This record gives sequence, C-alpha cells and structure tokens, in this order.
Amino acid sequence: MEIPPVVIDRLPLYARALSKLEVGGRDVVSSQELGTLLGVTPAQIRKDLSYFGRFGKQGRGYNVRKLLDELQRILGLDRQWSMALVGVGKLGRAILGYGGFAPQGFRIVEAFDASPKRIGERINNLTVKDVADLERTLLKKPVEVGIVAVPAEIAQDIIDALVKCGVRAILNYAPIAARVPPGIQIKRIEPVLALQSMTYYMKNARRAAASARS
Amino acid sequence: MEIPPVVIDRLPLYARALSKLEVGGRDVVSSQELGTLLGVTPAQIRKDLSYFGRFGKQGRGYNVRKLLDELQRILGLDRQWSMALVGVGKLGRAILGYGGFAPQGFRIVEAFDASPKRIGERINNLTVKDVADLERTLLKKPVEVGIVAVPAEIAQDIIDALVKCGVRAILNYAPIAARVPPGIQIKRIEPVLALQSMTYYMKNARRAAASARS
DNA sequence: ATCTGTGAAGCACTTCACAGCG
DNA sequence: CGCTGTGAAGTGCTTCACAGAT
Repeated sequence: MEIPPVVIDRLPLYARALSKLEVGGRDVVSSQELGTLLGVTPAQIRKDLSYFGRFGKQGRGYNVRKLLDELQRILGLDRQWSMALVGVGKLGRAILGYGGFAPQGFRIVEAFDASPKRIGERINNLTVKDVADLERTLLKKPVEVGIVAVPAEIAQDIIDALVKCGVRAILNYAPIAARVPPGIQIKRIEPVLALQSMTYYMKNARRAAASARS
Repeated sequence: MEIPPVVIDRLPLYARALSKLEVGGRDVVSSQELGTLLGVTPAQIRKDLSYFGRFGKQGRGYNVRKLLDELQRILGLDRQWSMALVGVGKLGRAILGYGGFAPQGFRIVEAFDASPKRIGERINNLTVKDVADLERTLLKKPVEVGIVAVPAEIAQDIIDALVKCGVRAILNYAPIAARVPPGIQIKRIEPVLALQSMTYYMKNARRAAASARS
C-alpha cells in the first residue's frame, strides 16, 4: 500500500509523545488522549496507525510500550544512522555541538570544510577534513545522511557530490531549492522561510481568525 | 477569500527565487522557468499567484521586480519585524550568531535566560536579561515574534508567557508539541523530526521509487 | 460502556486544458 | 505563437460515524 507522506511526517510526533508517556510510567493511552497532547484529532491518529496494522485494543486504547516499538520499527528508528556534515562555519559548529541527534540514533561521523583554517581542526572528537576529499572518504566509508551547512552558492554542488557518494537523505540548511534525483530524500531546515510565511498572518494585526498550524 | 495555507508557505520560496533572478539582472520570467528553478509545476505557480491578483503578462511572463514587490507586500516583508529570543544556551547562541535573519528584516532585540551565568552577558550587541523579567520587559516594549530555545520541560510555560506579552508568532526550537491560542502562529524547527521521517523511506534501501519531497 | 478500525463522505489541494490577451 | 489566468476535473487527505471487540 502507498502511504500518504503526511502520515509519515506525523509518526515521529506520535513516537515522541509515547516516549514521554513511557518515561512517565504510563501503560495505556487512547487516541483521544494522545490527540489532545499533540493537537491532532483522535480519528487522524487511528487512521494513520491503521495504515500499518491494528495496534490497539477496543475499549482500552493502545499499549504505550508496544505502540512505541512498532512506530520505531516502522520508521527505522530501531537502528543507528550515520551522517556527514559539510560546512563547519558558525552554523556547522552549532550542528556539531547540538546534543539532540545522538540520543535518537543519529551520529555525525565525518565533517568537511573547504577553508584551510578549519581543515584539521578537532571539534567534538571529529577532525575536520578537506571537502576536496569528500568523495574519496565517503566512497570508502559511506554514510546514510548528508547535512549541508555551506553557503548557498555551492550547496547544489555539495548535494550532488553527496548523492554521488550514496547518501540517501539530505538535511539542507542552505537557502536554496535543491534538486535531487528521485528516491533521495531531502528536507530543508530554514527558520527564515518559516518566519516569512508567518508574517502573512501577522501583518494585519487581526486578533481573531488566522488558524495557527503547528 | 480564504487562501490555502500551503500556498502561503510557498510564497517565500517564490520571493527568494525572484530575488536571485533580480540580482542576476533578469527582467522577466515565466511560470515555466520559475517552476524549473524551484521544482514546482508552472500551473501551481500561476494558480498560487492568481489568489492575489493578475501579475503576469500573457505571452511574456512576469516582471521580476514587480512580482517580487507584490510578494513582499503580500507576505508583509516590506517592513521590519522584531523578535525576542528565550534561551541562550548552545542553541540560543547559534541563533544569536546566525546572520540570516537581519538581511530579511527580522531583528532579535531581546535575549532572555534563567542561568545567572548568562544573565548580563553581552552577545552580539545584546545584553542577556533574566527570564524573570520577560513579562515586565516585553509588556513595556513588545516584540512581534518569540524564538524559543529552552529545554523541553519549560518550553510550554515560556510560550504561554510570550503569548501573554502579545507575541503573535513563535519559532519553536524545543522538542515539544506546543499549544497556542487561535490566531497565534507557531512553527517548529526540528531537524530530528525531519530525519525521523526520512528514515522511513531509507530503511529498505530501495533505490527506486519513494518520491523525494523537497 | 468504552474505544478501536475503517468504509464512505467531505474537504483541500493540485493538475489539466483551454480561452483569451499581448 | 507564447504564456497567463482560471473553471473544471482529478487526486490526496481528513473527518465522520458506526460496527465490532473487550
């Protein structure tokens, strides 16, 4: 069956909420309650889960531990993923320093930059390599994900190189509409775009209406 | 007329592409060409723009400068927006140091933190204030946008406080499904969620299919 | 009695296809 | 002839509403 991409985008949210519930010692949760926690309708949660199987018990709800396991398996979160960062400027350094990837199984195992000042530098147990050696390095020791934190002008070239090295997903921090071949995943992380669409709803100072979408 | 939210989300992309074209000295562009640049169908671009007016010339295309002006006006990008950052840890510092906001008219004018170590610290011409003074400060001198870069546990409280101070949009970096009253905009910036949905398509190593969505 | 799982209905968004203007 | 603007058709996603399990 072909699953709607929006559904896939919501599953990590469900998983995170379940994870919190589990830590809190919760055994069972209903779609109603989970929906309230996440700002999603109960029907949507049930429908989303129904694409993958029947995980609940009628009259009771879902077993927190079991559903979380299922979601992690479905999403491929029951394993480690290795990533290569390209661009070790201010943004790249922040990404290297960010503590949120590792606990979720995402590890940055290579860092590249073009500036002689940065090549050879040691940050967070990683030695920055010359971007000229990117293909050599990643063809020998492939990674699954590429993180692009380079200036816009060269971002597409870097993305092409990463794809050539077998990367199957890209997290793009550069402000460009990058093109990738079919089958390769790419998501942009762009705070400015997020701001620029929110201003549309803000510019008329209307206190009412303008439904907020988390 | 009620405009589909997805349309609003695409307009900043169009604006950015037009901006690049303008810098490149381009006078006119067709929906076909703009679509190729952005990976969007020409029909979608024309339909999106048609919600707001008739900006093109049949047989020719769109005047780059004029369409860019219109989009900036529509999105409210023809003015400055002031923002307050809450949380000056590693992530908050990276946000303060990020050079991408100011050129687009978004200025961080206040920074708050709870840690005595950070309060009073001067970063990028901003003095970090005590988060206990958040309401006092922002009620006196309101900002339009709040940037939340605090630990998950206190993020909802901070968001509530910001909303109380009249903030109309929130850029949320904390890993929670935050709730805001209707009329308040909120967008999450969460690289981990982006990764966690991409893995779904990666876990079976299928080289074919699995359409990539930029 | 409660809450799931799900066809069917409803709504939202995208694409088609072409009239009409430059 | 080229390209926009747009109703209409098509596709995809969400919500409804209820049968059925516990």
